[in-house]
Amino acid sequence: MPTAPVRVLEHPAPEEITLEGVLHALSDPTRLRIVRFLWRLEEDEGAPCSAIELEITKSTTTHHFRVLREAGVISQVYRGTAKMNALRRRDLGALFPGLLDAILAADAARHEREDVPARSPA
Amino acid sequence: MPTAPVRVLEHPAPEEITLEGVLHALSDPTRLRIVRFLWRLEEDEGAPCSAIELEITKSTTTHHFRVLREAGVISQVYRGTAKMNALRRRDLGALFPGLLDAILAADAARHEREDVPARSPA
DNA sequence: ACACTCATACGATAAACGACGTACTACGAC
DNA sequence: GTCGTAGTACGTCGTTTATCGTATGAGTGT
Repeated sequence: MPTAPVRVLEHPAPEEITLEGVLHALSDPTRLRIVRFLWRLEEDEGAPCSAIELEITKSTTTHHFRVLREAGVISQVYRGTAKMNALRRRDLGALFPGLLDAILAADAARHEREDVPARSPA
Repeated sequence: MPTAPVRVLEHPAPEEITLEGVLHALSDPTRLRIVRFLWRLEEDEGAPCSAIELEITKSTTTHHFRVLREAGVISQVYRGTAKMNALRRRDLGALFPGLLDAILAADAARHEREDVPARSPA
């Protein structure tokens, strides 16, 4: 077998992760949705790409997951035929403490405002 | 003078500010630098565009300030011949609590790591 | 071997972006 | 008025981006 295809994905080391890169990765609605989904999972738990329903084609989905991985936001490992995706909580937390929490809390608050049209308090 | 040019800039209302828009606006190094500069000023204090030294031309500077304004990150008001820029702390704080702080804290931490090359701890 | 599923690779395309230069407007000072 | 300064508008150029379609590979089950 000539140079067997490496089934290990390239991930940026923590010191290669940039704030701008992370912000850019999260500035796309589709990617923010992916991250929001992964955020709800348990620590170190992962999900295959197909676990998230997106109104885009598979190739575009692959593209977005790749952007997230190359920005250092998620990790991807092959597990059988699927590829498990997980947030890099530990690395991001060490590099940018509170950043992910603030962004996803802001995102959650936004969705509350939008999803619940006009619920008067009590 | 037919239809005098309006010297008031358009700003998005708070409900028009999107998280993605803010993240995208902050995902550019130049714009992040601008925001970092404005962040150090006092509450509601502003600075003209020319107060920040950037290695780009004036037209590009105008472009970046406009992106920040249209994303709802800064406010711009004419004051004589200059245009004062200020962070929209209140609006952003109400919409996305802690977001700006987390981003700028992350940015500050990053700069500390980079600016101090190899200071061994004690 | 075969089919099926999950995901990738490659190529194309249209849109957005960052940077620039030049020409212009608005304001204040002289 | 004239001049300088601060910033805008517009057009351009090259790069990146988001999307797609089609073809392909890697793994699992029959």
